Amino acid sequence: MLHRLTLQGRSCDELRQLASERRALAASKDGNLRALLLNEATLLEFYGELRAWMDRTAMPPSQRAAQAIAATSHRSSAFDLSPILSTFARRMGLSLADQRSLLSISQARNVAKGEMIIEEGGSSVPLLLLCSGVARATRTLEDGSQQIVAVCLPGDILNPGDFVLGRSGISISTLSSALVLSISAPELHLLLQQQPTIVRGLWRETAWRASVQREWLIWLGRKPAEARLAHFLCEVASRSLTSGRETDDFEFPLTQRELGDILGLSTVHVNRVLQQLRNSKLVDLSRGRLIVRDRVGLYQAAEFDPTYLELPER
Amino acid sequence: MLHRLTLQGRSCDELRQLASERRALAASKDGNLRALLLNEATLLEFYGELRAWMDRTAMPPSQRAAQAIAATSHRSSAFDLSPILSTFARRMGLSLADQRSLLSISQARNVAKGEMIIEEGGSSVPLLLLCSGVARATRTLEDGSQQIVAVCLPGDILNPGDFVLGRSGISISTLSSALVLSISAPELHLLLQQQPTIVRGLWRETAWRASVQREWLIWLGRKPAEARLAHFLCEVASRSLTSGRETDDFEFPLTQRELGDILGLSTVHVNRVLQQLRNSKLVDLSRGRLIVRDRVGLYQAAEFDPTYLELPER
DNA sequence: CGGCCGTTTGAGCCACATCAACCGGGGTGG
DNA sequence: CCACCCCGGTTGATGTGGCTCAAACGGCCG
Repeated sequence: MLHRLTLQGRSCDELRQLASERRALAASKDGNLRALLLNEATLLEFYGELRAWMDRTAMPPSQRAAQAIAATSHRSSAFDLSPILSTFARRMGLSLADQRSLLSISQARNVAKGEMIIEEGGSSVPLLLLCSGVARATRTLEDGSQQIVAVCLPGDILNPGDFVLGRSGISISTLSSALVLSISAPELHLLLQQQPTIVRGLWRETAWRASVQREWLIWLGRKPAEARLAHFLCEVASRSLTSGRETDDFEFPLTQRELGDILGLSTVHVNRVLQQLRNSKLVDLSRGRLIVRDRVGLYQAAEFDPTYLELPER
Repeated sequence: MLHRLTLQGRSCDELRQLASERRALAASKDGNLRALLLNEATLLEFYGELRAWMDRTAMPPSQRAAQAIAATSHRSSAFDLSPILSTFARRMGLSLADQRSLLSISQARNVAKGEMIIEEGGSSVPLLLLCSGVARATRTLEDGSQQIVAVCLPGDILNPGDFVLGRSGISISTLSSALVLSISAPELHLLLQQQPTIVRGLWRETAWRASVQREWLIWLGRKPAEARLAHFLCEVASRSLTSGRETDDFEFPLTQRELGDILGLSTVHVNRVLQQLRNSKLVDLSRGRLIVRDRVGLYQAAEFDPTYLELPER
């Protein structure tokens, strides 16, 4: 009943128009049909965004990303390009031309919640950019316990160091449905030869990630459970803010088990500490939403200083 | 009674000759005089090394490093260039020309044991290469406790990410007397513009460091004290091996307090765990030496897999 | 010789783990 | 439509790894 849309050749406005039609239609339905319609709408919006951005930066629109999206069509997640672009510009310090080149050779791919994106130990892995959704990098130990070593938000590069190391030391999987852009290693290699300035951007992103990891190391080694959790929440809230929204209310699809795997704690203990934070009116965390009630108090409890997340302008 | 030597313009062999004369002389003395003579000898040897290496790679010898060394003259530590060169070639994948350029603009500096090299929060920090000795990167928390987030061995870059981030997020100090080469940020900036291939080498080193940190994260989060300690010792032993020597007997100038600050444990507990490892005949650690008695057993106790330390050839 | 630093040992305690049970909601199959 | 289940969250009881406090020991240096 839903015929496949042709995306190519449509103008940005046309695409937005189509998207809002889908949304309107969705409002009158429910269940799976509604979900499908909404998904199509977000895809259309994504393509519209991409198109608009490429027009803005005066480039003949690349069909690659669009094609890939048309192919994987159903099941996508809410989306816009701004987190990725903001990372390109602010954190990696890339020129518009470099941003454009990266996007133009990237393939888009929808990933379902809980799906594995790359396996530990793989070699010649593509560079992966997270457009929407949340992902984690995990190591599983022999006894079955897990440690999450990174949480990626929209705009983050999932594996910034893998390309130079020539392998991935860790598995990455999604915590929500997500849209991922991927650039194959050979193609990236070529691009970096043509535009060597991009190398420095990737280096910067790798270093940024390392400095985030360093903070994790510090609280894992030296802080008690409550401060650990508070610090992690501060980090997530702070990173979410800089990548867009302005509220103190975030989507936060982590279970308590996953929080435990981040903080090196048991699920039970995470639960108790979470209640302490709730009771002291610092944060509220339930049903996949994180609400910061007292930002200053939370920062204090965590000894959180956000400067490590910021980069000086170049 | 010891006149200052002129170093410039001497050939490599001449320098080595002078060094061995000093050593011979030292044998007949003792106390401070002997120490001074030995120090001069090691400096002469260093300069000879540098000279030899530059001759080998067909470059007009840069006077910079040599001058700096002559200036700081007294108090140096045993030294050779091979660890740094091995890192340049193997871990960073630099061409001979790139290696030469880096060395030629670096300033050498002797650092005493326990001395601070860079303070947390500084900006525009130089790139620092550790030639000899051991160093650590530390964060001190408000309550006075410390967490060591990295241990650097000869050949390591102390702060691979700082240059792109434009600041140092951490303080670095020595654990033994050390020889450090430093390259100021502006000069490095210039060099990277002329020889952009070096950027990728630094990116690689940054990524390598991040993957070491990741392992720390994993044992801090999920492993009990004994496995943590074992894993750390494995890492150090493994890294020491690849950067030169062939024995299972290493210089290891860490106190139990410092081990605790690495592993997130108290001194007392480090002591007890260390005894467990001793009793099970895996390692022996005393008086600044680490002796691996049963490498295989130690690897098993730690679930240690050294692949994360190695890099595939390019 | 005394003082200092690093190591060692013991006693008691607490943060956090483990085990086990129950709750509540959303999805599924009959 | 209900019954069921499964998963995530919550709660309690109990165990323990690692901490803290305190004191003694041994080597090194002035």
